[in-house]
Amino acid sequence: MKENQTTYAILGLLTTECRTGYEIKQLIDRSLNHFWKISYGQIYPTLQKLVNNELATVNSVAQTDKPDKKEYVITTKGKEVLQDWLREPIKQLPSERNEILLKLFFSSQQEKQLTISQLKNAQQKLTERYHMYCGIEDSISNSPSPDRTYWLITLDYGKRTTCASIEWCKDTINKLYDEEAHNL
Amino acid sequence: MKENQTTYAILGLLTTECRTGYEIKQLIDRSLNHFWKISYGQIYPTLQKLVNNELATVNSVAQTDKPDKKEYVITTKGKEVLQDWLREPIKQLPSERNEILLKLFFSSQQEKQLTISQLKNAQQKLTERYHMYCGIEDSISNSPSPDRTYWLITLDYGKRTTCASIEWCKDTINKLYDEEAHNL
DNA sequence: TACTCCATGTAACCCGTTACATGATTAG
DNA sequence: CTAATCATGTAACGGGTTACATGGAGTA
Repeated sequence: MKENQTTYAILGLLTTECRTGYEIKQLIDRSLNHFWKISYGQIYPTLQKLVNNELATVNSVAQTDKPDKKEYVITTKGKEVLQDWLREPIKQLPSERNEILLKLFFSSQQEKQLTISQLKNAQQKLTERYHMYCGIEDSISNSPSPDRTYWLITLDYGKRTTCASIEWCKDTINKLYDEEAHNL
Repeated sequence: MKENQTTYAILGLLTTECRTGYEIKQLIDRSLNHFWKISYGQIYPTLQKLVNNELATVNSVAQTDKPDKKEYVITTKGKEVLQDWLREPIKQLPSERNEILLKLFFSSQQEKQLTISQLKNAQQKLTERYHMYCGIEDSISNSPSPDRTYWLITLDYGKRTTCASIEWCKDTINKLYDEEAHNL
């Protein structure tokens, strides 16, 4: 059986309080979203796959006040597989596609003023993101989950790299302004 | 015509000295790789697409000392399309999938010592990456391209965020050590 | 009545990587 | 002779998003 990392993400989420595909999606959107987005189109088939490979079990639960649901529980084998994966050294560092950098790479093709507004826009978006992280941080801090410590560490990462990006925006904007002034 | 960002990347590269698919691939590997990787499987079909949409023209060039090649030249329409795209506000901030954070998110499932070695490994890989950036920086600094200034700015971004990540690794490792010591 | 939340699922499509296929020229 | 560099391409596959389909229960 070959599993991609998203499979492990979903397997890992079964070690939290999450029991259903719906709950998994909610937790992802609340706490994992900043470094691993997953859509329903992956969640439900993957849960099925986990059951097929005996890494989890399902059972349907009838509810009176809400639609019925399927509860998934990680098996002993599932936990072992998860731990094996956790122990494996990381294969690749994040190397994301970065739209801002791509545009900047070709910015000699446009006026400096336009590049500067582009950067200001990016800086603003980054600042919003920073505040969002602070919000998520608060909500996790108030949750009683035993994973809380580690979850906060992932947020710390997001905050720090975002901070660095914002600083870079600021400095780059100033640099371009200086060059502009120098040419006049 | 709907174009994805990779199409614009290749269109943009036609504004540099690059004229052939092969040269484009080389420049990507040397200078763009840290934020936008592109494989031959995309380059050649995309070049064809650019020609079909009249954003570039081709002509075959016979060479005696080397295999024949196809030279692509960006058209006026192509430059306009590129500039329109450059002017458009960025749609999304980078939100990469991060393997380190994913593992860390579930690290309450394993011993702290294992998590610490995972982080040390990550820190080392990040440090290597930092040195690689410095290397690319040197090679770009010595190139006479008019795009040099902007290319260096993209590298500055890489260096800064990598630095922030390394700091985060260090601090996190220390934090986990402290917790470990506290429990003993 | 309409909207939101709960809940599960699939099919079409897009994007991108990998592996394969081909072949000329030059240097060791 | 062999490896490396130059050079172009495609087919298969995998992963992921989006849109669609369905439908109950509660609330404004």
